[in-house]
Amino acid sequence: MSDAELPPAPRLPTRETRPARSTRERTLSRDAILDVAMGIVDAEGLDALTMRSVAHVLRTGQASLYAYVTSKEELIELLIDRVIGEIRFGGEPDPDRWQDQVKEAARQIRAVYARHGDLARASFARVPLGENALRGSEWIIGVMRAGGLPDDVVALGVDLIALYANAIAYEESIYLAEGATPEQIAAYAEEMGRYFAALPVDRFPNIVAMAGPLTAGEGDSRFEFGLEVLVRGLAAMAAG
Amino acid sequence: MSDAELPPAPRLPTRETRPARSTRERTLSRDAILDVAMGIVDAEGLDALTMRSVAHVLRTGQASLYAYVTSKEELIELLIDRVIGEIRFGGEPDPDRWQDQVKEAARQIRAVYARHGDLARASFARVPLGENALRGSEWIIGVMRAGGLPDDVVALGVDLIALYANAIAYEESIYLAEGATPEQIAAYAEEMGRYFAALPVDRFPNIVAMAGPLTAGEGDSRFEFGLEVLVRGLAAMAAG
DNA sequence: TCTAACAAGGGAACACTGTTCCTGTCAAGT
DNA sequence: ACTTGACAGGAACAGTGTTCCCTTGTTAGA
Repeated sequence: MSDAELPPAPRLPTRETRPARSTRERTLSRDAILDVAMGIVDAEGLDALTMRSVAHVLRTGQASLYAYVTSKEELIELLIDRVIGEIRFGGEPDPDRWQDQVKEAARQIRAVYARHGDLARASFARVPLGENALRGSEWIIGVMRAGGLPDDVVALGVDLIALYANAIAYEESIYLAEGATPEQIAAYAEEMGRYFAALPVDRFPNIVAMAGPLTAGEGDSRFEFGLEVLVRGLAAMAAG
Repeated sequence: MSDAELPPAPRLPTRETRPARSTRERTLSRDAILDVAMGIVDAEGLDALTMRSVAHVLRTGQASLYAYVTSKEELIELLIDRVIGEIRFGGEPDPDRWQDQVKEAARQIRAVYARHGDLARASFARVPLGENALRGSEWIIGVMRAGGLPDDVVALGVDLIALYANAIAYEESIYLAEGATPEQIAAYAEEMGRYFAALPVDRFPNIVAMAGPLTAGEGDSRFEFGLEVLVRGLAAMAAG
């Protein structure tokens, strides 16, 4: 679409709807829809989230959902902010521990997405501007500033950390959410290792030599490594 | 899908198909399909890439495409490897310049995706194991090893750099590929700045204070900042 | 009390997707 | 000259998000 405009203004949604028809018992609401949608994503993944599947669980037709949610796009955005809202950011910013606190925030982002299927892959495409996302940014920025990082480093740094946590969550969600057990993932890594080792040595000498290390680290250590790199890099940037 | 297995073995595809029917002029082939598909992605974006749209340009039916490509999934993978193949990696690894060389590789990845609509968003979900991707990995690993980084740092580092370049390319492709002009993006950033500045100061003191820096940097400087952070962080990891 | 207005609910249809079935067709091999 | 077999592609299938528009329960007004 070439006439697509960038989103006009970030709204904090407040639309309220009263139940009208129902002889009680049947109360459709935005929250009910979100609950069901979240359940579907958790249990079956993002691909299973269709307007039909949501409507079916609520024993209604798809059309009814559009009274509470303007599009599937909006529904997903609401889900994302809800998930971000689950994050519990630590206490007061501590100038001596900004590195640990930043890491902890990133860990929380990763963890919270890990609990919700492959929702992370949807979050990646959207700039999270919901209430909860703002709260999170506010906290991380506070931590970095308290740590004495210059404002321009903080501005780009918070963006970078968020990008990293999201990207990792996205990548990991691809395998995890669609039925791949940890065993399968380990087996896949092993197979990759053998594949690398078996490549033609003359063309891929380094990959062959590194077949081991390349397929060694599992998820956690990989994530922590990147975190450490980022934090050390940010510290170096602050130093000049 | 819970019975979905991880991809079995990474194949370097070599299926060859000879033209049979044609009275010349009408020669369907895998390459012709890829050319057309690439053209569609470049011009109209990934969403416009449909088996129907490809078939239409080739003046044929969708079904015919499946003789050369087993699925749309495979078609996209082939496109991605083709794009990665456009990257020209620099010359010999230079021990004194590994940081610059790694940066340059990342820049190339970003640049090449920027030339091809929002294809980056598809690449993100897949582990690129095509011939060309391997060549790229081989080169970057060589550079890092020549630079004296320990093997475990190299292994995770190359992964991290690739993740970063891909993630940035993905993010940027979202806006760029769907008709948003640089002016619109700048306008959007400005609007964001005003939005941040107008937030309630008591709840978001840091965001309000940082409204300027947060929405300041445009694409290039943002990308370069992250690159610098990563490279410095990797250097620090190597130091211990 | 009866009625009119309203708004939520939802069935059905629309336009689209990726994929497969199955028949027609043409070029080469015998 | 005739069979063979791979390519081509129309049509159909099972999905998707979204919209149209009629039904129906509730409420306000006469």
